[in-house]
Amino acid sequence: MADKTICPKFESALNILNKRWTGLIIFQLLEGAQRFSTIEASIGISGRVLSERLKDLEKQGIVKRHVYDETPVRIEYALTEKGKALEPVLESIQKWADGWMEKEKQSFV
Amino acid sequence: MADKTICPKFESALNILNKRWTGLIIFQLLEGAQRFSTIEASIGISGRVLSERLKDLEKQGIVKRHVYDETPVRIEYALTEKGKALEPVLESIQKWADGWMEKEKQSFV
DNA sequence: AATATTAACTTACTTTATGTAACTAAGTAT
DNA sequence: ATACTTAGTTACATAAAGTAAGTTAATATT
Repeated sequence: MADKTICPKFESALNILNKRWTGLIIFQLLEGAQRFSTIEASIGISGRVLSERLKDLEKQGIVKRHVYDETPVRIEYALTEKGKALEPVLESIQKWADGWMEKEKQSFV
Repeated sequence: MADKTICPKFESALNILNKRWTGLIIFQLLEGAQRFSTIEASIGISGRVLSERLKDLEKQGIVKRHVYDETPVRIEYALTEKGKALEPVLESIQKWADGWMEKEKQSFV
């Protein structure tokens, strides 16, 4: 219901980062490959949604899933090149946050 | 339930951009002040949520609301300095999208 | 005078997304 | 045979977003 003149690639990109938790997941993985439970604990996401997000990100070619047949099984998630290419985006967010976010805790109600 | 070592400002910033529609609203306003119905139509957001988002963004000091007492009343929403400072963020997303998003329509199911 | 128009919302209700907690599967170790 | 560990999945509850109709205020039209 709109004659959007917005670049569809841009919109798609926003639709990825838009989703809750996606930014933090990628931020974590920028430090290197990590396993499910580590990501889960470090950003406080629920397993249900993390599972969902990782599948989405894999489908988008942003994350790659590696299975190590140890015992118990070890599975690591790592950024692809496409995923690593998001680092400047997160950096620019960090820069903005440093410059403009106050320290007072606001809860965005 | 996590010992997050993540910068709280960064997290707060992500929590803003994380929310559905926020990125597109700011993108629209980067072109200049716009009224409610214009934003609504241009990005395809529902009035209910747009109203909610604009209030949030105003509370965050990212958007300013200007009332022009014409008839019918004209109200314009414009970015503050803090809001305009998000331009590099959106630019970096655009850059990533140009370099890495395929044209095939994927629906992120 | 009564009705209609317009912008900017709001309200009530439905659908979708996320949170919570318990459960499953595979591969050992006890 | 039972227990332990990781990586999930399932069923159910709550929160967020979508939809469509209604509200308010200031005219403009009939």
